Amino acid sequence: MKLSTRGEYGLRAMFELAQRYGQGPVSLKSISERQGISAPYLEQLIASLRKAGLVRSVRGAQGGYILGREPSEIRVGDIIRVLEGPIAPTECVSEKRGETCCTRSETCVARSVWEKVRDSISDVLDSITLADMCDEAARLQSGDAQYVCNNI
Amino acid sequence: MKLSTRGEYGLRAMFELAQRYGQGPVSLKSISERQGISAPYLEQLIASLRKAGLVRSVRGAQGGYILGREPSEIRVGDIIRVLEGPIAPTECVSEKRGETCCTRSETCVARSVWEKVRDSISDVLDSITLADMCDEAARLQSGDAQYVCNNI
DNA sequence: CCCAATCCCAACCAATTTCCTCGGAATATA
DNA sequence: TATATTCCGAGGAAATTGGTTGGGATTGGG
Repeated sequence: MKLSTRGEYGLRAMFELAQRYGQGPVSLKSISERQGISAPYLEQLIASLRKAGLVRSVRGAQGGYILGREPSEIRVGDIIRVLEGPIAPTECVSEKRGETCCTRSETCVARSVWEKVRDSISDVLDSITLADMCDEAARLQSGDAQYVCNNI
Repeated sequence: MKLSTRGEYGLRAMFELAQRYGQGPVSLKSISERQGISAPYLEQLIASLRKAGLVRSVRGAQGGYILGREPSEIRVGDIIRVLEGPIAPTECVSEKRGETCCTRSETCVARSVWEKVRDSISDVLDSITLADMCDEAARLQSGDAQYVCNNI
């Protein structure tokens, strides 16, 4: 029931880009240093995100990466789906599928459990954008610890 | 973001035991045949469930397995935690921990995302018992397809 | 009382996935 | 041109997954 480091690192990297959005390209090196992630490994993750359009790249000296669209238009779920594949606790309820994988399919009660789990995960991930995360970070940094986040 | 087959098979096996609850011990062989799961592999899973008290065993001929308590007293979350470990999308928000794993800990915004995911998964899994699953199976088998489950 | 059915246990193993590393080519800036 | 950077593909060690194998312990039935 765990994410791999792909999703974990990927979200942190995207959050980093969101926080510096509008300040020009951010180099891989600076992301990897600030987030403590191996640069060559992170490079692979960002390559996936770039192919999916969530990130744009600027090559050459002073180059780097920029979010593909506004932080408010990038949901955590978008990032996770790119890096971890379709959200699904089991194969038989994968978000992406045409094949009904298991023969029990329609009458399988376990399956309906996994559907509920899948939907609850999707709901959470799709309700949070990078902009939301930046807002929360700003609040935390301003020392406003009592503030309870209720925008979700 | 996937469960291993341990959780998947384990829930199906426990559901099988729930459906035959009160009819004496159910042999490993019959569970594995009805659910299409390798018997020796399933044996390992049931061993874990037995050590956790979710299942009782009866040795010898005509022996088998019986639920450790009433189906209504066994939540899906109980089963998944035994077979898959504590529910957590990432290590840093594991249900079981005293060690704060990552140094960013308190101010990490990504972490609060994972906490929300963890809680939503737990809520779903802990709101469904084996008895609920049996009820739903009964409805499905009675052909009452229009019925919409709203007990969760 | 023996035998077959059944659970119990520990070790082993192949395939896959994870989490990287390495080396170099392409591209842009100063 | 020298340097900073992204882009790309290959390789690889370690862990995990999803089992298998073989044998021992326990019990009901003939």
